[in-house]
Amino acid sequence: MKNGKPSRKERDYLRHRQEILQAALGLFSQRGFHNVSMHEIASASEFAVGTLYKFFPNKEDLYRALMIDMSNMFHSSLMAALTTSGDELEKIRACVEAKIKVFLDNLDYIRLYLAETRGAGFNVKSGLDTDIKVSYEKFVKKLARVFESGIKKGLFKKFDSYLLAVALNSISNAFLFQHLEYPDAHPFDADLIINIFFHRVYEKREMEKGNTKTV
Amino acid sequence: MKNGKPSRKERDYLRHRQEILQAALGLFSQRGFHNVSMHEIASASEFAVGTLYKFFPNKEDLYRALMIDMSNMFHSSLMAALTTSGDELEKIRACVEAKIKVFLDNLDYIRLYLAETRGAGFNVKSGLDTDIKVSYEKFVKKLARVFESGIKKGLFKKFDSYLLAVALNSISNAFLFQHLEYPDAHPFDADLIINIFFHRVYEKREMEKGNTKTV
DNA sequence: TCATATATTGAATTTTAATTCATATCATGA
DNA sequence: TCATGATATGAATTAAAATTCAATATATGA
Repeated sequence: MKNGKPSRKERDYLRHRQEILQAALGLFSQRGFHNVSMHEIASASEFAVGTLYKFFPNKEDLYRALMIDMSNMFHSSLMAALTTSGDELEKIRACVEAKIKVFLDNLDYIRLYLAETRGAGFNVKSGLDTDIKVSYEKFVKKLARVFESGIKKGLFKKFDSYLLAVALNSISNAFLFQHLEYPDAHPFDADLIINIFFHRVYEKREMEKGNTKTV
Repeated sequence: MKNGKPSRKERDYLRHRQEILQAALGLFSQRGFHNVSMHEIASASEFAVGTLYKFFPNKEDLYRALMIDMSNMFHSSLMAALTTSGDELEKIRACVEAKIKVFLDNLDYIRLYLAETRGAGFNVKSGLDTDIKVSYEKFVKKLARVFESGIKKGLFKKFDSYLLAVALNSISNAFLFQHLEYPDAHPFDADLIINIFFHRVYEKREMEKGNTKTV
């Protein structure tokens, strides 16, 4: 490395590592941690089994590395979106949009990611749940703070801000998962999520519209 | 069996089977299918490994039996709740209440159930996802029909009724899961879920209240 | 070109857990 | 009480994968 640019060797190393992770991702996301063998990962990545062990000390660590990469990618996108300029509703909209985008761009990741964040995360003995859940928690809390400040401004109704964050998250995850399983069945987008979620939670808009009858 | 009452033998058999399933449930729900061995299930249930194989042809089938039991129990509760007399909102409220109750009464089940319905369900090679997801689908569709009829009556806003069902479900699951992980952090109940979800989706109530300022 | 270091290989080993089955125990009723 | 069939047992077997490591190939630079 020599402080500046990485050497060719280093680039190769990193690229190979990445190739292994990509191959593993494809397999894991299709069949899950326990139904994929190191030999399969080896042949999918066009390395020998032994080589995998030069990059990762064992299968769990390989999986963990994969999940942590992904988790970082996801969360930096979402966190960034929450820092968008604009009022609370705009931040939240940006966040939902970012999530949809990053999900659709990384379909393979999603099953695994959802399995680890929404489900029980039984795959890896320890550490992973912790790591990923911690950063997931951070995100939810940041989202909750946005709700909180929206509530203070009288923009949103007074619900527990953390639960609002959980709720919004769960709806968008559910729709995205739905889309993942049955891509053509029920089209959705950020607006739909925002509409279902906010109409009536978003107090200001209520007031602007007054009591227009919509039946 | 002799058509009427089951013999003692049969009762014993069923009881033993149930004991095995209970022991397995405790372990699976804590560590997941792949991190629990038949020997552990054997000693937890106070039988020998060989005996387990008298009751279930193999580990997968044991798990499958467990999950199908649970799934039936859950779904019969929820389906029943949706058949409550009353208008659409009442049916839905009854359903959310039933879900909370059945979840809280079966905490062990939940992790597994959520893992199979919400997550990716990588545990069992085939069959299970199908079975459980099919009955989950049936439930969601029934819930969707309730939304649909509420929409027709002008009781709810015009959103895709299936997605509304998915959304409501995902919120209640998320809150319940939250509760499961951190029991004391954020108390919730059916009312809260209904409120977050319906205020503004539930058009009628809006009209009743008019444009009362709530800020 | 050659010596040395570095990276890759995959057959062999080890580990782990599922499954089997000959043997032992128990319950029933003749 | 004993014979018989039904149940239960757990050591032994088998199967599947993870992991190791001596041997091989490849790259580097003197």
